[in-house]
Amino acid sequence: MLRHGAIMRYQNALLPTLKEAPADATSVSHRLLLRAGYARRLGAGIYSYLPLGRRVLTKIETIIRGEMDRASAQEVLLPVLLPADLFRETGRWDMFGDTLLRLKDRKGGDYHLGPTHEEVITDLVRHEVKSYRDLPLNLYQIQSKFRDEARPRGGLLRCREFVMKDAYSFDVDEAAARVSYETMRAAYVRIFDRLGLTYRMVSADSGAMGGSGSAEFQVLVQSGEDIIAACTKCSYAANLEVARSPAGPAGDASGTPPVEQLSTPKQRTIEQVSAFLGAPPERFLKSLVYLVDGALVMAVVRGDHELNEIKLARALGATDVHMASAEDVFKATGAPVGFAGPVGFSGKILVDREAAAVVDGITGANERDAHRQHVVFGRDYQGEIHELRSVRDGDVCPDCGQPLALYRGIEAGHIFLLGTHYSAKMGAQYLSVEGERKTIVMGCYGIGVSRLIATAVEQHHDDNGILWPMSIAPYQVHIVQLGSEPEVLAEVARLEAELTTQGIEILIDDRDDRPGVKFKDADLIGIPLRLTVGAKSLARGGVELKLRTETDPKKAELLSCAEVVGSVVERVQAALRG
RNA sequence: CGGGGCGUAGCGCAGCCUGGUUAGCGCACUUGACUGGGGGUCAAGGGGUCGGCAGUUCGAAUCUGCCCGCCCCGACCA
Repeated sequence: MLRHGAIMRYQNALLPTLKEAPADATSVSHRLLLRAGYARRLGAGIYSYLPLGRRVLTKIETIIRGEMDRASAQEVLLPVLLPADLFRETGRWDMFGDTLLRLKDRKGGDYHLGPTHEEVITDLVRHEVKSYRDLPLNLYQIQSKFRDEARPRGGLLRCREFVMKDAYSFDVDEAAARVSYETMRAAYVRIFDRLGLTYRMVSADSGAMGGSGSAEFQVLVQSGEDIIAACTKCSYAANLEVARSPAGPAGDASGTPPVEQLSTPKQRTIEQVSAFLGAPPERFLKSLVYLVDGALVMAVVRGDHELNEIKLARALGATDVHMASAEDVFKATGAPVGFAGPVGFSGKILVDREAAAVVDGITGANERDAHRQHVVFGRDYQGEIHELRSVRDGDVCPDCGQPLALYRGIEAGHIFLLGTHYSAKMGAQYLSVEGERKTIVMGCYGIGVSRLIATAVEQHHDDNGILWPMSIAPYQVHIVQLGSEPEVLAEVARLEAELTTQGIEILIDDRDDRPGVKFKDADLIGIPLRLTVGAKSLARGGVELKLRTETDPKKAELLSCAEVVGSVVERVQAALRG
């Protein structure tokens, strides 16, 4: 049984379009969502969803609910207003810092608005789950989250209040938890496929969430904040944070002459010294001084490579890693920035695998205006070898050896195997078959629902407006009614009745406005199919159908009144099947 | 949080430097006429605590101080 399709007549709608976007809106999605009347800003990172925006949000939520339910997850709704006790229990009351939106109640008690709900759900489960018979369990909710971001940006891309789907799995052991994780991974693939977005599932840094595994769902857009490396051949894809660089070939340094000092006045950068000496950047040992948890450390990568600070932090088991100041560099090396080198450096040295393989290196002499050549790892300097550099475009895939390509993306989903990080701290246990108390093993799974709206627009737009994928378009068909002749009104009424009976969702522009205005608004709003009904089209024998993806207005297709409903229904259904 | 910028009608802006009629322009809005297939034309209108407070001055959108808000770059981001 088909559900009756939703319908909105423009004359009754709150659908305020703008010719010009507010000057402070800079990202494409922000400008278009404001211009096309989907959202309005109330404060920094705080937005109202207008009717069209609410519909897109609902569409995305419906897809997510369908796939969550199919994966046997159950929907709950946890509170947003949270007493401080739970976050204190896991230490996150302090760890979250200023990002946590805190408030006090009338008695002076500490509260906060929920930024994520691991503690709350774990609290629920530790009270209600007693036995292995109660497991596995997967609970999810779709709800507003609050994070007092230092810098909200990009309109709906990064908000202080935003809609998130968060799911949490509870299992008897690691193996069972991995099954739950895989089930959710598959559900996420189905969700992102159905959303009509181009994305990659990438392995990522599990960061402070703890746990043993994590994958991000990155929607590929030029304006994305994240960089991911994806294989052009196989399925390998990873956030640049963790993308593995290839191991270089081992070199033979037996014929390398002894170290020799060179005068390089005022030549600081690799580029300058490389040009000055006529030596390629690959021969250089780029030596960077870092302050790691208060200690000075030197990191050495090849001159044509970039150091990856996350890899450096991981190699040292450190959390706080940043470049040393110019004064600290001088203190550590005895030379100004630009002349640091590992030879003779007294502090700890970490060397990238490929830098260690350089058989005839050039590096700073730890002396003003001087470099050294014929430097060899192991002979002239020592250090721990690690993988320290970032992957470059064109590097070979660590899995299959084919070239990697770099993309920009927006993180729209993230799944984690949490292990017992929260359940152990909070005492979420169950009684096993053997009657032993055991700690529940968890996973958590997020999707930025409101962020997805902006992400979809970032990926699907042209100069005239939005191009929604059918699955999340606020309506499927935009009927432009031109004129108010009786035969026009009659045809629009017929289309309205027959299309909605077939479950099609339609927006009817019944305003008494000029055609140009209506066409411009239709393009801006971005509904995938447009039907134009006017005296002219009827005189030519029917109704015009134009796809939003077709920018040439002349490419509209004339359909007879008899065939138009069938054709539209077929196209909508085909698009939804993907 | 560091750096930069902005705040004048719903939106986009001018005016400020060099203080002085009733604060102006375009779009949008209201009314009327003409018009009618890619943001029309003409006419007549309505809409402003010039972000706030304090100060200087005979007089402040304009000068000074403090505060608030917003945007961008960076740091941060479960």
